[in-house]
Amino acid sequence: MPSPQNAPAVNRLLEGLPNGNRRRMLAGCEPVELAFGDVLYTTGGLLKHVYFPTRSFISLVMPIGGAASLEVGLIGNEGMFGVPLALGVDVSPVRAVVQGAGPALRMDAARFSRELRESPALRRQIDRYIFVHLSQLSQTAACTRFHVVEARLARWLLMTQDRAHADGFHITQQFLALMLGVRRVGVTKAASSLQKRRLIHYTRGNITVLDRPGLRAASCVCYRADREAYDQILG
Amino acid sequence: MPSPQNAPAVNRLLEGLPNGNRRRMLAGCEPVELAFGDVLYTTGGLLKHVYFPTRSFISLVMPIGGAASLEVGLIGNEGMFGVPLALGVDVSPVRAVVQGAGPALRMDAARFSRELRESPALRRQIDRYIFVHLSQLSQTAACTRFHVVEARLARWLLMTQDRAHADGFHITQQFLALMLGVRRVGVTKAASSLQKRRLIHYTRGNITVLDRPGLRAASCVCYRADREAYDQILG
DNA sequence: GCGCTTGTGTGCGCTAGCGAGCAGACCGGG
DNA sequence: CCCGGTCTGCTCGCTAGCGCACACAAGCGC
Repeated sequence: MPSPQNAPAVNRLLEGLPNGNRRRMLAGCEPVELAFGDVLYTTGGLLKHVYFPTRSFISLVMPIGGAASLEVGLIGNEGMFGVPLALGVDVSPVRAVVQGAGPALRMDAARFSRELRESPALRRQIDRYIFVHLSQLSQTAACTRFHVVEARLARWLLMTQDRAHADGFHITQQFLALMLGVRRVGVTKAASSLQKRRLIHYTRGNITVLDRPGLRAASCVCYRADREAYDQILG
Repeated sequence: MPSPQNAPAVNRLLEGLPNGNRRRMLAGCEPVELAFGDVLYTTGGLLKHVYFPTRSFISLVMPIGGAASLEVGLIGNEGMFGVPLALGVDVSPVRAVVQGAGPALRMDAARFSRELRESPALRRQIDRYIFVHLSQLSQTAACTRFHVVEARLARWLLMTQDRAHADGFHITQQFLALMLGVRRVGVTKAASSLQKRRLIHYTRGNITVLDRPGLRAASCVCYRADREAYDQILG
């Protein structure tokens, strides 16, 4: 669903709460502006806040053996960053990097825990989100193993477009390579193939999706699976 | 930790509970005997029970595109099967297959939900386990992407040995191939290399670990990372 | 306008793992 | 004792992706 540029700046996880709970949560959150490349968490540190992106989006990256890394989650206004806090743990195995600049709502860890204890509706909502996250993580693990770079790239672009609420966004191929866990040249090859087929257009980090249905056809089933998991549980 | 063959048949998740809660849980569970190959859950069905293995162990397998599949979790007496139920969802994206025969404790879904609501200590314990599961899943995703078959096989053998509470266990190479998401020949090559180096011995599905430290050296860092994640959070 | 940084496109030799197919070894049942 | 199923080992040709290195082009600061 390529939301229009002027989609309302809300977080769907919070919107799904009953009125009272939602108001309480919104009141407890502080609006912040996230800049591209901001690192919200690095492994080894402590989680101090949860973030509910509204128009920004955040990438969860698993570092492994020095240079290599792999994206294991992408969080837009359909989700939240800080799942471990909901599980009573204040660390995380993954880095959190702002992938798309924009506003988000943030709540400090202690308050979030309190709200969670006091609001069964919130707890329920977050639990379901954790389930979806778990499903998508399993899907990503298998996808990364079995699908070719081009299909995975197409999937990534679709996921990002959903979260960017726009047809275009900024991301260099070098960065994409880190997300997909491949070499930059691999991305170049896949991207130029998609461009030749008029599915996308890009120059120096500015990517535009031209043909969304075509891109879906070029992507692996995993994109669809992710969407379905979300819609089924939180839709 | 290669537990001795005569390790007590308990589930560590339940053992970690305060006395009252533990007794309540044990009373609510029914002892069952799991047979090798039993399928406790197939995608599309409903989760009717949670299982706490005591001497058995269960493999979580993500099916993808027909024939291919990939193991995304291995559950022994350190964990439980049925995490989605703890998150208020009664389906799962993965198949659950009994990998090691033996006893387990099982509780029906409704009762488990009730216990979870009524016992904060249980909730806390399960939440932490979910976090560990999440961490290990992220680790597995990256491991599967970056590490060679031989190292991944070594890791798998170590993880299985931990859960089998014995040096030897039964698993054919064909089955291993499905777990690791590679061809059978790939497993044959890796396994015979490990055997040549006197780290393991196997014939017709009976695998014995001969040199555990050597196997650790041959495995990727992921084995260690998993252990540490568990010990830190639930140890 | 010049030079530097950043992003993209190549090419080359190499390896891990793929698909398919075959052969022998082992084992249990009739 | 043989037959058939199961498990393991190996081959062949092939491809996706790797590491490395180099070329060029577009934008930016000065």
